[in-house]
Amino acid sequence: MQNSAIDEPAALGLRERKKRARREALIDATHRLVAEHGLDAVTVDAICEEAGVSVRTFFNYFETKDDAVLGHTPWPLESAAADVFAAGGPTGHLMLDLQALVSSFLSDPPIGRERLARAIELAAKEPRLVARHLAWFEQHKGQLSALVERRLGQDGPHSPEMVGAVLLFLTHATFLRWDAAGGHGDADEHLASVVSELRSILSD
Amino acid sequence: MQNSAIDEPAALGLRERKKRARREALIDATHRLVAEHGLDAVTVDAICEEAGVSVRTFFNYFETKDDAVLGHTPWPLESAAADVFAAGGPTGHLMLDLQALVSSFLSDPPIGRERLARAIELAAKEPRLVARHLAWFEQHKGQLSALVERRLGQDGPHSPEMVGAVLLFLTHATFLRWDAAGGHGDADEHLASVVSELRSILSD
DNA sequence: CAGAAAAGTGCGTTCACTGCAAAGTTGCAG
DNA sequence: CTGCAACTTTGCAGTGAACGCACTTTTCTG
Repeated sequence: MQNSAIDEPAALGLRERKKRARREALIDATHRLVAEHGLDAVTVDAICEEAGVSVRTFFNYFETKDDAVLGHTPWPLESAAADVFAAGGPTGHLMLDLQALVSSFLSDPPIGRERLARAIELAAKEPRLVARHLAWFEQHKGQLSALVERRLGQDGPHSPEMVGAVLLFLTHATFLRWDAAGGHGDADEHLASVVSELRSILSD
Repeated sequence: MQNSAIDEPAALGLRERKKRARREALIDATHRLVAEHGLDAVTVDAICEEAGVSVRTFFNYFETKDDAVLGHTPWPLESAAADVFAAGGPTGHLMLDLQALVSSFLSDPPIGRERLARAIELAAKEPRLVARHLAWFEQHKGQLSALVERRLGQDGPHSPEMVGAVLLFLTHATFLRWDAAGGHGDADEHLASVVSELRSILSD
């Protein structure tokens, strides 16, 4: 409502800008209240009052209350990076390209860094949120497997599902490690350390 | 109510036997109805009527409706196998012992094979159930990490969380593969194939 | 068989979430 | 700048999950 102009280049219409501002306002309101009272003590009604929006509208933006904390948004899987991966790039080595893909996911988060950090902080205290986050991941596993299959075909040595699962695992583990490190630094380093630790465990 | 005598050696009291019979009756009733009408079209009321039990009782057995489909029960983590693992056994090689542990989980399912198979079958059609199952896994991740830490200490080369995550991954992946194979055969073979495929992906 | 412990049940309540149709906004063409 | 089409927001009424509580029934123990 107030300073949305500094966020977006205004290349988008008023409608779209308002929509985003509202989504963010709802996420912020949810974060404020949940941080203060805890997830279960906060009703959707309260969130909507805080954000100045009707309850019905809330559910036009998020499927569940938990999603508002996590800022869940449709998965940006139609990215350029995904196409590159499907086409066999960027390096041609499966494992390296998987890492590039994970890296692209992590470097382009669906909500801003600070909001993301706050969401993780809250999730650490509310196990249900972690579960929901995982469930959201899982929902897109099909798409992920399909992406992998676009690259490998279904007759290769690896099953697309397994590769997809690895992709998910790496993304999640790196994500956690990045957060454990205080949310600083590049996701890539953490990813590399996750991969090497995984290798080391498997060959022990 | 009817043939519970053949299931249990009656070493347990009547109370315990009835409890188990009821839990199973509830799971079966849920399976029947959900298979026929779909998860969302089945109310807890309907399940309870089918099973001849009050709604309030239903929620004494399961936290949520979804849990009744999945037959979720407290995690049997206090098993002998867990203790052996924590003590550094059975072989002393981390990866082999992890596999032994996964194997012990899988060979001692919390509900009977047929019920389990039916649960998976339903879960394949109802994404929410997969999500819930994962969430349930996740809930026990802390315990799992603690178990790993009992064995490794917190100053080893591997973080207990990562090893715990691997444990979860293997269990889940093997589980799916076992089911994909029609629920036949030994879990161990599937586990071995999962591990080897994982290694192969990581070193590609 | 009596009293303790545990399990089952009925009732009332809260609250997440949905469908629908009316009212308000924004985009666009003339 | 006007009016229509497309999109959004909102109120309302309803469904159903899940929980707390007090009460009855069942099982266990001595």
